[in-house]
Amino acid sequence: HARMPLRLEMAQEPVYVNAKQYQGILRRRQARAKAELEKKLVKARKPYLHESRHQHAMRRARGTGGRFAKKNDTDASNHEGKEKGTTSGPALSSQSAS
Amino acid sequence: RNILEFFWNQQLVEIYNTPVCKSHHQLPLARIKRIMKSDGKVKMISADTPAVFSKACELFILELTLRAWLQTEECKRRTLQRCDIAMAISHDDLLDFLVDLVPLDHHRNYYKEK
Amino acid sequence: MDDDQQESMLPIANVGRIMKQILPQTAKISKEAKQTMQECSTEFISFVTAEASDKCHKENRKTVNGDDICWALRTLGFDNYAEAIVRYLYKYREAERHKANSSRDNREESNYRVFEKGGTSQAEPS
DNA sequence: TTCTGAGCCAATCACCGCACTCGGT
DNA sequence: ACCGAGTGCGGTGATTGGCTCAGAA
Repeated sequence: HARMPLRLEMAQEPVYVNAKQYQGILRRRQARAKAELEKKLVKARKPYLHESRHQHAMRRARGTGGRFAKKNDTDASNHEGKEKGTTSGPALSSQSAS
Repeated sequence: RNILEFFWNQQLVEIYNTPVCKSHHQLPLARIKRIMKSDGKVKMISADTPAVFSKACELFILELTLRAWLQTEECKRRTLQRCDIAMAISHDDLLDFLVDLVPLDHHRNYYKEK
Repeated sequence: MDDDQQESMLPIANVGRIMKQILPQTAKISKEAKQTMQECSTEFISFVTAEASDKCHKENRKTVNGDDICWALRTLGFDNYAEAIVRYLYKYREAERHKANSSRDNREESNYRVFEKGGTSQAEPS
């Protein structure tokens, strides 16, 4: 029931928070401020996390609809194009119905 | 509300009925430990703590997602969005500790990554 | 210096999978919502850990244990979590005692063990 | 109505779990 | 004695993008 006025970072109007968490929120605030200062951390999200995994995804074989396809070995030598659906996915209707 | 009461009863029963060894950890314990260690004041961590946090975190994600989904339904949408989570946070003082991380942003969102 | 924020958070795929578990299976989740939940769950760990760590420091203890986490959860108002976790802790410790006992027995007996298919199924009703 | 953006697929490799040693209590 | 940090070594699931149409707008 008890609430505490908390000075919000960019507002002059305080927001009232759970009194049980008030001290913890303050503790975490200064902990994050310290971490951000000494680690020079910016809050930007990279488009991808690892260069190697990005390259891997880019060079992978894809079926119809841009999906990743099974590593069907590069059919260079073997004869007979006898497959159920070639490199395409098995079914055409994939996205679920309503 | 009562849907949340049902949720917690469900989780209690599930913990009670889950066979002791058959705990599939949904979250990597090493990562949880790293997050805890990122606080400089934390020195040593007992072996059971990451496992306990794995379960607690799982429950936290489930509950917050469920609360956010109630907002999604209220807006008659089928896709859970960031604003649903922000609304859920503002509606329960248990989630006040997230006020800095997820501002309600009732205003136009000018902060977007690309 | 190149410490990235994302690598010190829970993996987003795991967070997204957990989120899907309570939603109707037709539901969709935006990328922003997954990222936000990733940040929130990571903050949850840090928030509770800080409270538990503070208590340990006041009591001159170096090691944060499961009971400290339960205490911190209660202190911060997460009573539902504390109740669930205390049960989980009990089961966890009981399981670990059994594991320690069986491994000790194995070593002492130094006899042949029968390899059984499947997992260890020594479950006992509560 | 217009048109943005989430689900879908699975192969690599960063990282998780586990066994071990060492040092502290 | 016991218990956790640190290290190294396999094994493995999280990471990842192009296309399509739910569904946000």
